[in-house]
Amino acid sequence: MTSLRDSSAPSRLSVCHNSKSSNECEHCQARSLSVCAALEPEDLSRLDQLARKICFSPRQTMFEQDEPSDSVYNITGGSVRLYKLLPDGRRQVVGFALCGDFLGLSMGERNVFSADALNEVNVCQFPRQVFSDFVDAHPRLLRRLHEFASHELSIAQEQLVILGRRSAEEKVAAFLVALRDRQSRINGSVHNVPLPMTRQDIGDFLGLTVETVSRMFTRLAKQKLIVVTPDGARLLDSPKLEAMAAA
Amino acid sequence: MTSLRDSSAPSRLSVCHNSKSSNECEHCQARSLSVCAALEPEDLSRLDQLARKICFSPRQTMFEQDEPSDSVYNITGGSVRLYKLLPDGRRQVVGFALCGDFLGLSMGERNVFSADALNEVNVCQFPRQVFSDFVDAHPRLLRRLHEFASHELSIAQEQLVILGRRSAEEKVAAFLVALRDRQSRINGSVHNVPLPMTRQDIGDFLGLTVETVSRMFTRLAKQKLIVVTPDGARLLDSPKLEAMAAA
DNA sequence: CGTTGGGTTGATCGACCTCAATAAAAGTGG
DNA sequence: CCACTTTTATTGAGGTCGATCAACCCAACG
Repeated sequence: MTSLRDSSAPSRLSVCHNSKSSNECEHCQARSLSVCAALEPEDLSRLDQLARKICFSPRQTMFEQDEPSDSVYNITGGSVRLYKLLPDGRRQVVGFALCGDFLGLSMGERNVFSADALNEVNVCQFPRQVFSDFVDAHPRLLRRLHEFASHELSIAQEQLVILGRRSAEEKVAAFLVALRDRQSRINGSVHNVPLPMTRQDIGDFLGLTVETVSRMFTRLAKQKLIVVTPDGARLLDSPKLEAMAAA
Repeated sequence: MTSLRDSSAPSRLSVCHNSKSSNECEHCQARSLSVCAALEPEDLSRLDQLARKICFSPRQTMFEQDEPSDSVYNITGGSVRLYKLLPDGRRQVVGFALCGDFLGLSMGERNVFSADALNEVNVCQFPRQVFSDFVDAHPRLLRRLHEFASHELSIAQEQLVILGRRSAEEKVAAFLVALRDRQSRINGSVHNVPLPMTRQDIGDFLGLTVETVSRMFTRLAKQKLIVVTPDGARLLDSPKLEAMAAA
């Protein structure tokens, strides 16, 4: 089991290029995808003033399980792994957050999982209480958050099916297809799926070991269903992969 | 794989004892546990007028996956299994709904899973659109629904850990402990955990076969951690079981 | 260079599945 | 009430998929 705790990075926040504090939401590629889409321009501008645009570097921890959750985050770029650690060191990755995703849906007192940046991650950070008050004043935003939570719940239940009832090969196929679908919501249709996470991360997400994940990648490659690239995978035969993943 | 589709029961709804249409919410044992708790007496009374109090008999299907979701439900008594079917007949139980639970959190167009009554189940049924309109007029109820959805999401993520990272024995121990905790929220502290679902249901929930579930029950019994009763299990050594289940 | 972290591949092992038999329980009709 | 079927639960024997253990490769980096 890898340690995952980065011994460096005592300072959690590092501003990358926080050029102007003015409303950049207009140019934000995450806007239409994220919770912000529920807001009219004037409210969006108000929300924008509450946001700290910050940036996490690769392998940096955004927050940790069981810590008080002082902030919520709207991801405007990059990928994040979300995971739970067990007392014995076992780890379960509960999901990967991409551009447009919102962290802090539950708005509970404490984080129920930890989050690490996988690559350079840009976020709008909001103090939890400030955001909560803003939500109370904007029922449409609350509705949108509820839709997001419901959607997350569906995703999690799909993942239950994958973890509970599928073979290693099917798990990996389902993982690739699902990630491609999420990517295509952001970038438009893609065949080349970037995989910013390690095999270990994928294994901890799918309930498999690194070795098995690696074997399944090569097995899918031998069947000409994918090509493994240094930073991801190209899906050659989506129909067959989807059939494997079929829910 | 059992068929699960009950050939009988073409009529979905059977009223059990719909005595008075007046507000019985005051005596409802689910009230403080369920979404209703968000409402003031006058609003509660309004909501009550929108409810159809109906009853499902054991093994009756409440609704099916992919069907248009015309209704949402507040469970006031009994237990329900929620599950997804795969094309090849495999089944994943995504959860069990108990007294106080709400079905229809996502309020999407179609059901994302099927639901069967395990025993006699009492519900308040609401037309989806009517309920949705009521929610729009009562942000506090929306907030409560969001809390429920967030809680469900946490439960699902805990289940991901159980499915992904735990042995058969740990899975069954975790299942029993979790069910006891949920029961005790309803009834107060209990050691005798009723199990209205079959071993098959438990297996389909935990990603195990019936045989393995059965073996784990007898193994836990041999370790004097539980006693298997005809309609459930008595937890003899909660601390040890909780240690097994420890997240 | 040596070191370190991530990835792949092979050999072996074991937890859980599969298949099969039996038992117990619950419904069904006479 | 008793035969009869059907469903559910338990137990055993054997097989398999994925875990474990181990070696090796490769790229990044000091």
